Amino acid sequence: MNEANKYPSCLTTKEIENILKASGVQSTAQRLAVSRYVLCEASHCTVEEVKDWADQNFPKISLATVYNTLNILVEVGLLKALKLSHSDKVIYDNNVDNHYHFLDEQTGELSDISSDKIDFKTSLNESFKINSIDVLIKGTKSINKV
Amino acid sequence: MNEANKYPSCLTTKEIENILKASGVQSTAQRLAVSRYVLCEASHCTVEEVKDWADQNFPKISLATVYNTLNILVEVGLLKALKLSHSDKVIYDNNVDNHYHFLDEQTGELSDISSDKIDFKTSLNESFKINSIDVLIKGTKSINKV
DNA sequence: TTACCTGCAAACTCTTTGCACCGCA
DNA sequence: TGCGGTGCAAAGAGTTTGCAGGTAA
Repeated sequence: MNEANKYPSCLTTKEIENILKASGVQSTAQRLAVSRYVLCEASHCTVEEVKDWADQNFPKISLATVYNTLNILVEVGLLKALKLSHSDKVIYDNNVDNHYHFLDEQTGELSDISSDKIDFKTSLNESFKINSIDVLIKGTKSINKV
Repeated sequence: MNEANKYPSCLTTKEIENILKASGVQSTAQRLAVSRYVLCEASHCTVEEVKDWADQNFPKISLATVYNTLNILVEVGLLKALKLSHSDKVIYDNNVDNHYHFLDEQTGELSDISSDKIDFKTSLNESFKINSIDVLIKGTKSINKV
């Protein structure tokens, strides 16, 4: 996590390239760099963070290309775009499985909560057909436990 | 509990004035008009809707005053400001009790879900201190039942 | 009278778009 | 060569702010 400015070790450039190709996304140097960062290194990042990282780790990229790339990754299902109530910025989540979120209101840190950590029983009547459920738990996380 | 914040639509100007006064908000003609609309008539409205309503029902009000008034009502706890993932606009909710929301993705209609309709068990460890929980259920509501 | 509210327009933030240029298939 | 990706700047949406003038206590 402190290595944030380095290329992540989880996936090679070649692997990222294959992932993009499998999703029908044409590879370019900019897209590879952005994808590698958001898919491996950053779990919940904003456009601004991607741009800042890219400015330090990539020869040249425009903000429009960052937006464009992230939007494409969302479209093909490699990322989820979150709009949470505490911020006006979109947060990109590389966990595309069904899960919930916890926001530490003191630090601003956002963490994933596995969907099996919440037991959810609704007694809505049958006229409600549920497609998805967004849950954001706000609070604080004490220091003694990660 | 649902009755606590459900101002009857017959609420008089005088009553609104008293509510504002009780919250330490100075009454003006604009504030009374906006407050009456959002506290009585509209359950989930946007700034735009308030402005449109006011333009038709009030001699003159600026957009800035609408924003200002709604922000004040949120500050004093008479309204809740919601930012939901399907829209960039803030939605003002006159139900300030703890409750959840259901979004009909076909109609865009937002409805309240009483907190007792959802049984919520989290098995987060003790390092998580929960202050509040936002829940947005997305789906569709069938027509045969309101 | 004094403090505060209002209206207007400009500013601000985040995101998208239009367009010329460039690179890769 | 041609399609489409990139960069830049401008535009756009939603919201806030600065300020001059007006209004209520």
